[in-house]
Amino acid sequence: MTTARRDTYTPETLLSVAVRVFNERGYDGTSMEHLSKAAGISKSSIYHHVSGKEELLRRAVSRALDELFGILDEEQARTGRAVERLEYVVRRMVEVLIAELPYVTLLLRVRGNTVTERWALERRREFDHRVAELLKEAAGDGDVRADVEVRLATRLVFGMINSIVEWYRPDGRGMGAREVADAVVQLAFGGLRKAGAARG
Amino acid sequence: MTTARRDTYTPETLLSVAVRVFNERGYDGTSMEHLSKAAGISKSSIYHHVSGKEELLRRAVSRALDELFGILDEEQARTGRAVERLEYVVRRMVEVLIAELPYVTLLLRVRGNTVTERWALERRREFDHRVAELLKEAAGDGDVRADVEVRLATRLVFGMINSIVEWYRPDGRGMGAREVADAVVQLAFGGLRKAGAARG
DNA sequence: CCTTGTACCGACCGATCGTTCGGTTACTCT
DNA sequence: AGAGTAACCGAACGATCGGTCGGTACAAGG
Repeated sequence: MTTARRDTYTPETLLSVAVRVFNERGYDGTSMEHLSKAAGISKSSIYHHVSGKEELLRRAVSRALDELFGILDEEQARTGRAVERLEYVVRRMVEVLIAELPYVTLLLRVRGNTVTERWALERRREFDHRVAELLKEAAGDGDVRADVEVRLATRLVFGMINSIVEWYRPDGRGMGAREVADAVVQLAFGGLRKAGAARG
Repeated sequence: MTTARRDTYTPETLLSVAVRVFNERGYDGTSMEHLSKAAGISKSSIYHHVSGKEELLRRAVSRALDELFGILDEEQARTGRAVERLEYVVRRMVEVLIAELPYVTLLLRVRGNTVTERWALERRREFDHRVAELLKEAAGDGDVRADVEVRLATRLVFGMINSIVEWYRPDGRGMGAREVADAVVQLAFGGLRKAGAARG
């Protein structure tokens, strides 16, 4: 609920303020009054730039979804051995999560109360499904363990990746996207236990 | 927003209805009117059983937190090699998450808008810290990989575990807590990649 | 029969919700 | 100079918010 000032607003610059507040207070917990205070303009002025609260949400989750689906179109996500493509997608997901942190954060928190939220949930499921197919293919190649169900493994790896939005903060001297992506790939593919000490 | 009926309500039975609705619509997105419809009694009658909306939240997150902290007091979480205690705690966390699914779900979605929510966040951080110490100890024993920071690894494993509330549904013929716990332990400690195919 | 207490209710409270409306200011284009 | 427009504002809209109030129905206990 800090107060910001800009020369003049565009829908995009207003969106960046709104998304920050949405993430701090939750979408439902944020009133247009909160947004106007944070943006430094009056409540009614917000309607000069966007049609309403829900448009802000729609723009935000669209941006996040576009970036995520974009990963699947990249060269290294489309060619090569499935397990390598999967590793690439996991790494890129982490990078996109961090590059578009507030937008992806908002996307991952939608509950489904409005049409916009339900649409976002559906597109998320579609993305998850695409990645699950990649893992399934890698399992078919014999490159990933067969003793954990593909669907379950996908969900758990997604859980690991998506949790980044709950703690990552880009404050200067912290770690970068690359380091986090390395850690996620090493943990997701290699596990916690020291290499060579297999059991269970 | 289905309509339920009970003989008469106690704070506890009312809580179970409220928590269900909170999880469906989000805490902020749930009005007392929503709760009254779901409980099948009038809005004012709710105040006969509890002091208000926030008490329902407080009761719910307290229950979840008590169960989680209870894990750390159990015999197998206190004695033995650190890596074994850690594995036990991870397994029990999954079991508690599933046994108390709606309550833990609500706990994990708290944002910090009210005093109750901030208190819940603080206790969560304390629990996370206790588990992080366990992982640190296991790293000191040389039982877990040293190439991923302890703090980061803790967060990622928590992310994997906590994500269960986003997809697990206890519908009859699905998998049980035991199976999910097995999968989490295998993935968290052993990773996706087939044993013996180490790299990176 | 009468009191007491539990479980509940409809009507209502002031506050706040997302949104609309009728302006005003200031800059650009001709 | 005058017209047009982008950016903004305060005041107010009906709806809904969490919560309060004075009451009723009813069962139990004496």
